[in-house]
Amino acid sequence: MQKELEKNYNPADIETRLYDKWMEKKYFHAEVDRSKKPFTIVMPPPNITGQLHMGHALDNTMQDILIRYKRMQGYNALWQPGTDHASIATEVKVIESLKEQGIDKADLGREGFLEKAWEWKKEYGGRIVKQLRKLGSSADWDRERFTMDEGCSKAVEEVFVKMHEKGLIYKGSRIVNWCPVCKTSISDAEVEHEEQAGHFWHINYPVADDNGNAVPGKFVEIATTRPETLLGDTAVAVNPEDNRYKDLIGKNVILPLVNKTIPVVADSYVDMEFGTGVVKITPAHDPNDFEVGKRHNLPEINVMNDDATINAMGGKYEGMDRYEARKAMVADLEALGLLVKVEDHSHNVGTHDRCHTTVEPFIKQQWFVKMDELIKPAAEAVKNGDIELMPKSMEKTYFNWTDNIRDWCISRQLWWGHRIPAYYCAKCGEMIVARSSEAPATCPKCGHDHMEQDPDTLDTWFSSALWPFSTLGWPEKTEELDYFYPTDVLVTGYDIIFFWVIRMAFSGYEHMGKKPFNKVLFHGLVRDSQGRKMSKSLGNGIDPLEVIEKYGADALRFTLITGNAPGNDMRFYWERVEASRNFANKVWNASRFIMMNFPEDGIKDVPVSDLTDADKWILSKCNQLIKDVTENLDKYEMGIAADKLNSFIWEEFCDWYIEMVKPRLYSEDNTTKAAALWTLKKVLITSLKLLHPYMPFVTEEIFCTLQNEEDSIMVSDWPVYSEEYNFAKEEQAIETIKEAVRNIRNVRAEMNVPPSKKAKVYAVSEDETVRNIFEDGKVFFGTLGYASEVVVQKDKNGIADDAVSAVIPQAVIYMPFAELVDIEKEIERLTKEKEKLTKELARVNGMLANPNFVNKAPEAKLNEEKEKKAKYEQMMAQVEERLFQLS
RNA sequence: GGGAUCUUAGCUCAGCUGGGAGAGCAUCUGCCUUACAAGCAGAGGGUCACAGGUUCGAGCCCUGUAGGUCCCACCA
Repeated sequence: MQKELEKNYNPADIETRLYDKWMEKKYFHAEVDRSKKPFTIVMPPPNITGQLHMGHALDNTMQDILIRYKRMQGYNALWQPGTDHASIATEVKVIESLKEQGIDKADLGREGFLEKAWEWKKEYGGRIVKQLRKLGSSADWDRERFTMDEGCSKAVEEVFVKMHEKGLIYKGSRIVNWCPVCKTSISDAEVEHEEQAGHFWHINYPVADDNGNAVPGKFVEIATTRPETLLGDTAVAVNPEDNRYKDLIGKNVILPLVNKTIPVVADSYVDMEFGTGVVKITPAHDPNDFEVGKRHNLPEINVMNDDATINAMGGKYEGMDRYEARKAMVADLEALGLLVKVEDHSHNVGTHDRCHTTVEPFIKQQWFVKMDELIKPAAEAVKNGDIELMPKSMEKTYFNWTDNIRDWCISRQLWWGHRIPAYYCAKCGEMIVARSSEAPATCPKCGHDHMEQDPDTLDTWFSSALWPFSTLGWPEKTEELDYFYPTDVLVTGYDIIFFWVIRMAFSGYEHMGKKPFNKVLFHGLVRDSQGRKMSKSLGNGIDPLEVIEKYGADALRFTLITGNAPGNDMRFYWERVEASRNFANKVWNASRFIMMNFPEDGIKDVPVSDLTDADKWILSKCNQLIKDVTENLDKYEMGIAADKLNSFIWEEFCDWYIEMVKPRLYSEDNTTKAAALWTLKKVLITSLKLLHPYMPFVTEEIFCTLQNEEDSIMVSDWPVYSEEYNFAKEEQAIETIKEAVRNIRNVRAEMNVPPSKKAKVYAVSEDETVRNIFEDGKVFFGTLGYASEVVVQKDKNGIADDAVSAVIPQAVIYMPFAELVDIEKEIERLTKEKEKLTKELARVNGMLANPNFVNKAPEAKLNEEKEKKAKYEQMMAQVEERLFQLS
């Protein structure tokens, strides 16, 4: 007895039940199996601080579609999941939550703080993973990893030590980007440039004589956007070619407010055209000045504390915030008469991408990764196609990064993260870099027994860069690594090309000697309906969980994957989710209808000879669909395949085939009935399988009900194209019928024949197949708008001359309702048709008359055009004849 | 300042290597026809931003203009 489905698809309870079943049956789990080909995707690890947002939903939907597809194709599909410790984000969250409890981070101390952080991770770290499951993600949760778990930490340590040995990691004093609020250094990539309105302060520096006294009335005018850094000036610079200032080179000027002399140096860095042509040089607080300072051996005077207040070097300004100091100093300069003028000036200011604090360049001892050699194989890989970026346009962004890369500052002044494996002797300061298992107890140089580990931790991306192999067990030599690495495709947003993709690429080559992935598939951002980024501050974010609750995960997935080209941003509309939900419901109801008609003793196989043209038509269409969808998925064109599935299932299968087949289901003729049922079931199951990667839940529920067993569609075989079901002739015949039917409907509508009234339709066709299809009763009233009666004849015998007609390629349809016809309207319609045909014929004739086209075009194309020409000419003759009759 | 990218129906967007302008939503008309009104059958609606060029033929290729978006960048 066939089980039944409810009237409307209601995803809520079904989804949880099915997901539990899949988990229980371990369908997501992959083990090394040398008899099967692997297909591997590593999931970009979401932050443990994160909440599921549309970006995750899109990213995971794409990966799940690919994994489910490959799994059904028989690959050993591994989707490796995990989470990221997100050093700075988590540290901020933990500090916040401690604050609420009245606890200060500093009071806890490092150990105490880390304890609290792990507690926080335990409580909230799994939240995002649970949310990902709601999407239907078929990741191998048994293999879930965490960037700070034992294995990943070991990988980090191994990489650090090895790269240090090779000289690829070094410690040095450099200008770094310092965030005064987070009190840590950040990498170049974490700096966002914002256009801000500021000022240009023009300040006179008095020129000094040889004794260091001001020469009355002689000044050099400098212009600056950050007057407070004046305290750290150790020179002013001019261009050596600049005639205005040539005589000053080598002389001194007096630094106002500080009242000390500083030299005038010549450096080609100075742009003569910009500002006054004189630049104040503050090596400790500006990356360019730092370089100039190095060239001229200038002292580096740091004038700020870690929170960007002025330090003891700042004299009377000590303790002031950088902006207060700026105000005070400008006022003092004005009082001294040294402030020449203030101009409005808009300039780009570096801010921290996390807290949007203006970054202060600082000289600091930090750890760096030397990039110039490391980046080469990663850049080369994309150039020579070893790694393929999709869409291809992303290559430009990629090269933009690889070509301009600078050393990567990897140390962070934070506690939550991988601590740098460097140890210092408290006595002599000797530094040892070593794995924690080999951490030195005594100083190898002086023998002192007090060794202290570097307090800094590593940039969170340092561990993410190792993700494709650290999750598979590296640095151990595991079976998994050997079998699943390199991974097949990485799916991620274009916004982290630099943060993550490039760093994984060079890490893979450096540590594994192999690329980490064959392909990278980029997607864009999900924006709100007005095209704005979804953000907490705007409050315009849409919670994917809310969407799932209202419309189901399948509807959300389908929405996210359709209606946009790869790599482009997309806008989120509730209307689109509704449309997707409607599609799921359509599938549900079509299935319901088919099942309602199943006989108690089940569906029997039928010989091909029993199949009608309509059956062969839909089987042939379905066969083609298998080919198309498979090809599209192989090319990662998931949206295109989804559109094809939608239009096949909805339009071809539901609106045409099921309607055509209905009378046969109620007929007494068991042969035609059995053939119809068999075809319905076959096409339905194929469609469900093809749709399953997109809509896992609804397809599984129907599949299980249909099969009436414990099976799962997710481990069933992917459909395969077969020549056996290629019925070109029948396909063409039914397409003709469809066009005929559409014309009949149109003519009926034009004549205002109400649906309840029967219209007798005559069709004339010289094509025997067409006549047979109608006369054998293979097309029924349901297809025609109900209540039409069709008579197809070979010629016009018995058809009134003034009947309405509609032209289709292989038949002329007449409707004998002459008294209702507006002849003028009909002539107008035919004239329009004639114009269209004339245009078409002109185009085709033009092409065929062109020797360039005839000689160069592929043969298939040429034949196609020739066929079109013949078809158009025939149609033209019919239209002209009809026009002649009417006039 | 450098670079990328976009401009196609009322809205959101497809349109592959040049060869008949498409989808979804919205609008309008007629239908509760026993799978589905979360539905069915139809209809209207586009100088493909603008100006040149290449070509037998351009939404697509080239040049320029205008506008939008994004990324990069040390011009004090």
